[in-house]
Amino acid sequence: MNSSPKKSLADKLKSLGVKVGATEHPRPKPAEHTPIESVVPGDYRQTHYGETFVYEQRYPLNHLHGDIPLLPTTPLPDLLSAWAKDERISRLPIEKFVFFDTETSGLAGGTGTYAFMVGAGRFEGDEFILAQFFLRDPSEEPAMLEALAEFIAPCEILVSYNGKSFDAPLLQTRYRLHEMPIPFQDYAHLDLLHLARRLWRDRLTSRTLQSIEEHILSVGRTSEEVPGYEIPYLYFDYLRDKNAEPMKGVFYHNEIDILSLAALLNHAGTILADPFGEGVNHSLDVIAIAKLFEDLHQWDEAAHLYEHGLEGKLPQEDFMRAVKRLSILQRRRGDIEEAVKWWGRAAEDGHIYAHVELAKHYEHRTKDFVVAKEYVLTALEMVKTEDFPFHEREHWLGELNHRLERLKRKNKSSKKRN
DNA sequence: TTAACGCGGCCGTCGATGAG
DNA sequence: CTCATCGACGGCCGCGTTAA
Repeated sequence: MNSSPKKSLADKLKSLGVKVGATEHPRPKPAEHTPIESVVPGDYRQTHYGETFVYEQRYPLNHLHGDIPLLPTTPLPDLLSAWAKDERISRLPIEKFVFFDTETSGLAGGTGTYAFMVGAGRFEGDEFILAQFFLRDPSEEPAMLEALAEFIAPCEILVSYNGKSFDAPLLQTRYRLHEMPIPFQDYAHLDLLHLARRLWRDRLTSRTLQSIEEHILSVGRTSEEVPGYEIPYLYFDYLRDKNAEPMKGVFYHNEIDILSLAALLNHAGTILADPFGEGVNHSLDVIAIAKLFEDLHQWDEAAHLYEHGLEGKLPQEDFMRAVKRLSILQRRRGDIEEAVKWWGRAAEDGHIYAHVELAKHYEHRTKDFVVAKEYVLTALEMVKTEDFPFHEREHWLGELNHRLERLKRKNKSSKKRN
């Protein structure tokens, strides 16, 4: 064999592909001190509490986020402010809205959690200004809070995603802790999470902001994206070794969240302002909007929307739920004929409540006791089948038998009279 | 005339669910 | 010991109708 007797042990190992010696290993990194300004092109802002880091970006008003422009194309409808219970939402111009989102040291509430980054966006002139405030060190918190207060000062309306239960209370706690005035104290607060739930609860399996982006706004996040649950750890790592490099992904995550808030408000405003229009592509969305009108006592509009939605394609379960709501709505509106029509449709489908409603109708309104009894008997048949849910059966049996007894009496006495 | 009944509005409760 | 909000649901109450 050719193996040379002169080769050192290290050489032999090397030729076998084994790495030997300290110099072959990646150097254990000493603190790199990559500062934040070499990661994102931000600058520093002076406050009464010292300086704070802020990264400001400006977008033109026609900037598209996914499919949707940032600037609302239509005025926000009264329906939206009625739902959010604050007139300012449909009255004030878009410049009065501030879209905000925090990145925090964790999800747990209480005083232990703080925001190390706050992103805020607002319209000014022909631009959308996005400002991202960042704590190079937790001691800069008062300075950041003051800079944030200054940024949102021209506004009167907060727009957030779950900010009512998370971001706003958290920031409030931090302002109080530093004995600073709370800058959004008497602002209106439009929390788009709850609107998204109402609009897409049945169409999407998840209503996280990311899911809304993907399925409603057609926004794709790039490889820069970091998952939300990693964010606190990334920040703790930064605090330990002062390498800001991983913060780039956090800035990106926060930026997309803010842009999505603006785009989502625009989209929601558009479909609520014109629910019959082309912007509404899914019958499930029409039904959801109908429900919104119904809850806000706009019954005529709600009825038209239910009918419009029921014309389209719907999963059977959602179709029947909408039929139930529409039939009860029509009864409330006094359109008994329409109500009876939809109860008939639901009764065909074996829904007990529809049989009960029809029995009520024929007993009390048209006095047709024979027909009423028919519906009660049919319903009793269905309830008595063995695959009928046990707890429901008991409830309906009581109700139906009660009706049946009364109808028997009424039948007798009306026969006597004849 | 009255007692019983059915209806519908209202309110409290419960379980889910997003936020990092 | 998060918390705002929603839909579904059940109980309660006041009103109008009707059988006796």
